[in-house]
Amino acid sequence: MQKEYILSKNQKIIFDLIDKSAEPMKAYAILFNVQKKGIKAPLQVYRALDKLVEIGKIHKIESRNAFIACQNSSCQISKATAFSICESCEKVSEINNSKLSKYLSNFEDDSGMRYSKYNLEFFGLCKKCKSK
Amino acid sequence: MQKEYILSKNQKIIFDLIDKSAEPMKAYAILFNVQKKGIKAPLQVYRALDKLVEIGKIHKIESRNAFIACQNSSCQISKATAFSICESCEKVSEINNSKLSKYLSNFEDDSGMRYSKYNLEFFGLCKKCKSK
DNA sequence: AACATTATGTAATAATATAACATTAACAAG
DNA sequence: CTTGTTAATGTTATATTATTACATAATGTT
Ligand SMILES: [Zn+2]
Ligand SMILES: [Zn+2]
Ligand SMILES: [Zn+2]
Ligand SMILES: [Zn+2]
Repeated sequence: MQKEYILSKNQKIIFDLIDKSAEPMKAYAILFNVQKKGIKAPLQVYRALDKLVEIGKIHKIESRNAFIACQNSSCQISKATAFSICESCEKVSEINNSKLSKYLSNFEDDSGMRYSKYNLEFFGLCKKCKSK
Repeated sequence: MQKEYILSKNQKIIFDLIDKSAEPMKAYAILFNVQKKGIKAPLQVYRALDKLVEIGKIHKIESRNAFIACQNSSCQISKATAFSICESCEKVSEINNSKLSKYLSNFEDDSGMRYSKYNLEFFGLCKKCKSK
């Protein structure tokens, strides 16, 4: 389970916006949306985003430079993330598959490196887009 | 095996630079390095990078906005990539593990989406940094 | 030669992210 | 309740990453 964490004012404003959004949101789209609430500068957005990522409430989709709310209440605080991304409509979903996460969390290669964290992004066409 | 592909002048200059580099290179570091060879503008770099990524000679490390040469001659042309990244010294290696790539290439979740491509980035401490 | 495709050159600008510094809020210890 | 500490905020400026738009040249095909 995710640890409860009391969000600050800016963090809450920005989390609520991302959480309500159907798609991943970009930092400057967020900024534009929250300007009426008094958040005026990029840095205010990025600071809240950093914190929200750190505590696992949101994740960054690296290939898109965009952020989505964690859709997975049992997510290991941003340490192990997997997403499916439709290359046509850009729909993104967080993958919650215990076999996959177990497999990746236990993965070891021959480098002797032990991994404390991973991020996986799958690309393809979603059902809707495939049938077009 | 990777299909042979004749690189253009700019593509070759930029590929050679990345290929010789021990670490992933960022676009503007590349630009700085190739200015003496007549490549003056960011766009010239980005165009070459795009093509090199497309044909699988290099890969983008999304979490770092940086590029490395493919270290894996049997790599499925950028469709299936996995990397290990040391969070201390930033050393990056391409993982070449057939079990892993088979597992991920065949992965299906319950969304009905079939994936044509993936990118996986593992994070941790490399041997050297762990022993410090 | 005519056409299509790919690559290049150049300037301007857009989009993403951080540095530096000053101030304020929240919280715990004494 | 006040002192010290940490986390969060506000603000300006700037750094970094990436693309648009348009013109030209090289390459490959029929
Ligand atoms: Zn999650
Ligand atoms: Zn789709
Ligand atoms: Zn490769
Ligand atoms: Zn290291």
